[in-house]
Amino acid sequence: MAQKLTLKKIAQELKVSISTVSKALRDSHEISVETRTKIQEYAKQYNFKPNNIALSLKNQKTKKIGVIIPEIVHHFFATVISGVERVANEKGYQVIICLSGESFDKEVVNMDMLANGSIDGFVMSLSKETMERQDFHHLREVTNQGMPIVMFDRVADDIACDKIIIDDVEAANKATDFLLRKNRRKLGLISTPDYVNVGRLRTQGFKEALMKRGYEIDEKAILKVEDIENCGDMIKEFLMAGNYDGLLAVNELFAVTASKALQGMGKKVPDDVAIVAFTDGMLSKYASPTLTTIGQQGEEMGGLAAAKLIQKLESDHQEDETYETVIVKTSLIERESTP
Amino acid sequence: MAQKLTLKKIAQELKVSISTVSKALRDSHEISVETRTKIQEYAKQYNFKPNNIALSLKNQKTKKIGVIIPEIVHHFFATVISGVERVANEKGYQVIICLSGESFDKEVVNMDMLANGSIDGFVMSLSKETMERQDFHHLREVTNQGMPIVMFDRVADDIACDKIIIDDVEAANKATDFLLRKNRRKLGLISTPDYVNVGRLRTQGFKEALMKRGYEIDEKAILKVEDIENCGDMIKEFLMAGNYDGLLAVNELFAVTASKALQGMGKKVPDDVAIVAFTDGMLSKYASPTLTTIGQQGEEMGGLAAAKLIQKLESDHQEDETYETVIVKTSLIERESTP
DNA sequence: TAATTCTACGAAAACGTTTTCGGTGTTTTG
DNA sequence: CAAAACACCGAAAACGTTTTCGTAGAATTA
Repeated sequence: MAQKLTLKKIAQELKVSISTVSKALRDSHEISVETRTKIQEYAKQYNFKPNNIALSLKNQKTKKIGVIIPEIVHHFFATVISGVERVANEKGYQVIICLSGESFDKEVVNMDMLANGSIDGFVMSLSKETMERQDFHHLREVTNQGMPIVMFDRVADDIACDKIIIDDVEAANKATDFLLRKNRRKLGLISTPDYVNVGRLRTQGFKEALMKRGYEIDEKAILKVEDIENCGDMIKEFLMAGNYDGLLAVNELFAVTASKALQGMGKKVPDDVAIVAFTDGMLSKYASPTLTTIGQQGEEMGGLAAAKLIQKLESDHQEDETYETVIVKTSLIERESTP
Repeated sequence: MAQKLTLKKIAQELKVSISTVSKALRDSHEISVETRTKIQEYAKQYNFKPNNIALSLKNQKTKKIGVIIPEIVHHFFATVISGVERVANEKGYQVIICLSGESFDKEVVNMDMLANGSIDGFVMSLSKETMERQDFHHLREVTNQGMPIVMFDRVADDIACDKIIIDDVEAANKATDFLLRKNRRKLGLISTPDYVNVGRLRTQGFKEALMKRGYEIDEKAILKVEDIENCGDMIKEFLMAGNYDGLLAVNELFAVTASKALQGMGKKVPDDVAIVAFTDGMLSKYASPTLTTIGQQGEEMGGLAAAKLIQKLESDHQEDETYETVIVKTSLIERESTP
């Protein structure tokens, strides 16, 4: 129960001043070698470590970065965190995580809490509700105070900050093209509502690929799943209605749900229906059949976001009021769900 | 770029003292109604929020809890975090997450960093390496300083702290019994090395169930997978060697890998081989066939751990030097992998 | 009117650091 | 031998709060 050691206690114990202790521990030549070693040995023996809070207050920086994401039980977000954490730790930063749970209010509250001195900057991905409302006042408030934000994946276009995204349009384009090259002609898309920007962009890419090749776009071949919890019935219905031979899904959950539904309907994947999914997670690797996916590079995005933020934090502030949008390359990983 | 507002700036602006501002904002009757409202209105207009770091230093508490886990890209740990975060937020706490990456050194470094004032207490699950070494000096150091720890899942028996676990022995026992009741007689177990306590305990439960019914234990029917990265070959080999009609796996990854291997060998799940897995995650729900599992209640464990820790933090300290081990009930969730 | 109580506010300490500045006493320089 | 340089250390400010205590003047009481 030995209470935490402080400079003051060491000073009292060794009958010197606090400043002497501080200087000695930082190996200042202002202090005689004798006193220095005496103090250093004492500190080592009793395992002195300077108090982080005091340092934060003094230095006006916390060496912590705040991460706000919608959920952590999504593999993609978990990989992002993993990347953020890795880079942050390398550079001596720690990571505070808050979950918005896809709720606007919780996002605002969490940002407010963290912004009051707890962290030096944000890495974040917006909640669905925030995207739907298009209300970004909390982001503005933070940037106005000079606190940097790096957004990833679900970003707000008109907020001045660095962004890390994948080229969703292009990726969906490539994936669709891939299906067409496999001689699939009746393609279906399982997406999210348009206010989720990745859903919108991937839908756009899907359409562009079809148009480029001169195919007509059938809006009925595009399903927008609102409620992810019980998407099963919607997807089944959708698949019954159209006789697709190729499917693109904006996440692996939709894809595997569709795959199982199809197999339940007596169709073969990939022989009857080929499937490509976004998000290369656990499900894609272990579903039956395994899924061809577009890797979202969560780890890489997280790492880039953290690196960008820390660079901003450690540059001599504000003189580089220039913001960058990094587009992470995606790659198509072929597995069993495509021929 | 309006710099962060402080009490001092408000005081200067309104030509009063800092203490007056502080008191006014806390609605002290020491300050005249007139001055009070003037200050409050000013603070509201310019959106004043007290600096967390300063408060932490003053109050000697941070209202933050540190979570150290091996990985975040494991569904179980992600659910635990989710639970911790939920309860913590409800009680006005924030969550700092550090990943040990299954490394002892990283676990120690992270704990040291967090313990120096950054947080009020720990929620953690040990890294594999720590379990293997049985070196817990970093935990002792922390508890000696009076900082509480709540451990979950992978715990160290001889550290004095609260623990949240599931009864692994009993759960494995039940699962094995379940397979036996389904008339499976040649059972195999896919586990981890014994230094991972959950692996050891589940193995024990498996054996006990067999012995209770008078079956012999064939050590060759127990596979201990060391390297999770490429467990595929080991599992396949194991399955070829023994002609099992029932399998228990200590996590869903092993289970789904085994399931796929079996199907590759022309065997039917569950008709030829029934499978039960620990960890009720994504894979179990979406594999083909879906897996019968023992739910590990990650959310619940996380929530309990956070609640316990906060209770300890807010009780009038140290007088209750009594530690509790909570055993969370598990439940068997029947799906397609068992008849 | 004198003594007392209130009202309303400010000064200062405290939390644990780092750092600037100043001040001893000793040694070197001219 | 006086002046300058140096070695060594402590006081104090600063970071942003909260809180205890002190106190001036006004209002109340006796």
